[in-house]
Amino acid sequence: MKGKIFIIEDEASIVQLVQHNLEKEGFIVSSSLNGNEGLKELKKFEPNLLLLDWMLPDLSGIDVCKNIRRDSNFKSLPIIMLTAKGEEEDKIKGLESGVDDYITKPFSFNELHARIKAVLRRSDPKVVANELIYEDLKLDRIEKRVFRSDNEIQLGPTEFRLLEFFLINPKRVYSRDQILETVWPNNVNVESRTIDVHIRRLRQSINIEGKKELIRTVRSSGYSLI
Amino acid sequence: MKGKIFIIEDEASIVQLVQHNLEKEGFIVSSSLNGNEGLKELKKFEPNLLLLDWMLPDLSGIDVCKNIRRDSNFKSLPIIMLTAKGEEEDKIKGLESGVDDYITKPFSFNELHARIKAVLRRSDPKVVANELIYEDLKLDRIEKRVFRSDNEIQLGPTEFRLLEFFLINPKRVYSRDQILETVWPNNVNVESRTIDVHIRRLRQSINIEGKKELIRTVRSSGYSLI
DNA sequence: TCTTAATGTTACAGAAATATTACAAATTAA
DNA sequence: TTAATTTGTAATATTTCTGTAACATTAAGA
Repeated sequence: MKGKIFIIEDEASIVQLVQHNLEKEGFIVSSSLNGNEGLKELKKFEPNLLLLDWMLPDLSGIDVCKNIRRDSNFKSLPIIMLTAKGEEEDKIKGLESGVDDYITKPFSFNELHARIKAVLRRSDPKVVANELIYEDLKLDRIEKRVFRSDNEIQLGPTEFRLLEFFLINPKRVYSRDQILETVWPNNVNVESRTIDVHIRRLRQSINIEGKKELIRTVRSSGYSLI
Repeated sequence: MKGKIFIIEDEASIVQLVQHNLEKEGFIVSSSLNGNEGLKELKKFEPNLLLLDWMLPDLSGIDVCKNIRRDSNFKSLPIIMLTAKGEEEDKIKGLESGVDDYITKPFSFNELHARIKAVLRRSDPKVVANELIYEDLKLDRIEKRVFRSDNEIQLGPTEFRLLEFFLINPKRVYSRDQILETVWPNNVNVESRTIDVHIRRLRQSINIEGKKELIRTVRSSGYSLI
């Protein structure tokens, strides 16, 4: 799935054309013909990108935009604004109010598609920034959450640190001593076998629904993340 | 004007490169090669964002960071930390001491630029927005009112500031120390356990009519708004 | 195959962290 | 000033986590 796109645009012909073409490209698309309703539906739909007409019957594009940026669930939702020729003034206002890109009507679908790809690509890195990812395993250091294939996994503090440690250098094998030194607070004395128990707990937590084992035992050496 | 950016970094070549590119992008940039002086100049300059090297000749990045977060004029200044490869340990500390994002040297300017935009956009609402919204929770900073699903909720001053703080960066986990530093007036000494009690009061107030819990306890780390 | 060392598994008691409650002091409103 | 509200803390209850020991299983060489 390439992503979900929401369209707010009052010209039905444009909506139809764009929606059809985007769906053909593999996007999931939903749309609304006016601002107020659009805002509500959009928040239910949770798109990855919004195509927003600047001249709507009820709300102005700016109002829609501001509303979205105020809502913390959507404040980083990429927005491409659709503007009629000659609305240069508005373009500037648009960019100032947090729009990511704009395109002037009439536009070709190819042009729009290119912009969408660019904006989606640009907006990607911010998602990655604080996340450690390995295969279908994701650990968010800021939110302190762990996911396996998008299912959230509950970990105790030690298991969290342990997994964080493995994720920094996947595939690398660490001895029990190395693990102890890094994962446990300094000056703490714990039995080396204690690590085995925590490894077991971590394994149990992240090996959900029969997914493949992610922690490898290297006999006489230690453990590694696959 | 896109914004003002201050750089504290001791490698002159990096400063020069980044400063030049940022200025070309339309930012106003100023910089310093060491921590102590940097702190002074920064406070005069009043930037919208700080790029902070983690290994400085005089002060550590953590010290600079703490100093900034203690100063009520700058405690919400977004900070992106520049770290050398392999300083993973420090990254963790950095994120815990209130840094917004980090980037590992060497980095491309495009990468940095993307991070800057993301952080600036994320941090934008906290300066401007009168209303902070998260799911069915709404806090009006001007009218000092809080609503859950359109029902007004009465909060004491401390609970109000606490909720406001959480709403600025929902989902992010904050330690008790970070909460204390930001939510309580400077130089006030309160027991760290006191926060638990205020969390309890806040929870009790906003969890109306059996709606779902909105404050998450992250054992050994702190609390977050879901 | 047998032996042995290494690792896996389990259960549990204490420890640590957090939740809850009550109350007195401090602050604010009336 | 009195009454009402808000705050911080300490004491207690509850929950969750940790480390260890005891026993089970596995792998690899003799």
